[in-house]
Amino acid sequence: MRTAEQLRYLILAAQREGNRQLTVLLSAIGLTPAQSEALRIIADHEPLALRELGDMLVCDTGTSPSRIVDRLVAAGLVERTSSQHDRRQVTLTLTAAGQDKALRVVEIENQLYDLLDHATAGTDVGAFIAFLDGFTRQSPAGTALANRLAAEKKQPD
Amino acid sequence: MRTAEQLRYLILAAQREGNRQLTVLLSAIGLTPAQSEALRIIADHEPLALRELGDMLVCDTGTSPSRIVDRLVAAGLVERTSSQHDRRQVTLTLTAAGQDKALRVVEIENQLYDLLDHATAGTDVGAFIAFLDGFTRQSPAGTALANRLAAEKKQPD
DNA sequence: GTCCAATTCATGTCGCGACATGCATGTCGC
DNA sequence: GCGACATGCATGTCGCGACATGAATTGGAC
Repeated sequence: MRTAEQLRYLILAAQREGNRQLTVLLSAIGLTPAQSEALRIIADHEPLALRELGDMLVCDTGTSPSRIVDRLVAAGLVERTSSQHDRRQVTLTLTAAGQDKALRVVEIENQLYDLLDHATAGTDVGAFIAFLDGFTRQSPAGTALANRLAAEKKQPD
Repeated sequence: MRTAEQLRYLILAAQREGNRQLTVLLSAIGLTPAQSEALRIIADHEPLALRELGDMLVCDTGTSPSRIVDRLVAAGLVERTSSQHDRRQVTLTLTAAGQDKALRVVEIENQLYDLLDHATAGTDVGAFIAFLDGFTRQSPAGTALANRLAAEKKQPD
């Protein structure tokens, strides 16, 4: 098997495994990984238009994350209100329950990152990040992550 | 943003981007990445039981890949025949069209791996592979990949 | 002002990917 | 033999994730 092929499948396997672990952790609060990502972004930047959310979502890089938001609204965590100065836009804000849930998501994410830190002990993570960053630059998902990092620097909300 | 969080999203973004590129390449022959993976495994090991295929699939680590095979059968690439010595099992073989398609998949995969080799030039890929291998060991997807590598060594078919 | 293109969002469709369930078949204890 | 259990597979359900389409709205060219 070519090294590149092995790398491809290992990245796929790692993504699946990380997602699986996060799914287990998040099931305690009734959210999925995709939903938790959207919830965290809204929490960090509300009020937010649907398009702005889409620009920062690494998962779901499609047209707009309408349906993920649908489920957050159905769960009573997010409110959709049409924007005043541009009625095409939808403004997203968290309900009280949504803000509470977002705090729990942060705790769970930190659990996962503690596990990941443990798994990466003794590895040159910086080199890995640099490579992945180069590979995903210009791609939709990579751009979304770059947008999040840029927003984090500018407005620590 | 924690380093672990950035790593998590970069792995997600890299998987998405690689899948996107492969999807584009494979669309020329009317297959999806998941279908091409299954087709390649069947080509390398036919005749094969559905469970054996499932044990080597990095994608779709669920109970059994019935539905992916459904589509390959519908496309006229694979034949399902019930096994003789164990009528619970289904034996998978390629049709002539399937064998032809598998050759085209190999060509397309090699295109992708050439691109990947170019992207990894000057990088210590071995270190990444070692880390990812450790992280995915024991996970369903990681086990599937290990099974493929083991089968490759034993029977170069 | 009026048309035209662009923007924003919702929705339909398809193929996964994970889980649970149910059926048919095989195997083992006795 | 037979009954309990395990195995192999198909199928239903849910939530994505990518794509295409269409409606509402906006802003600019003229």
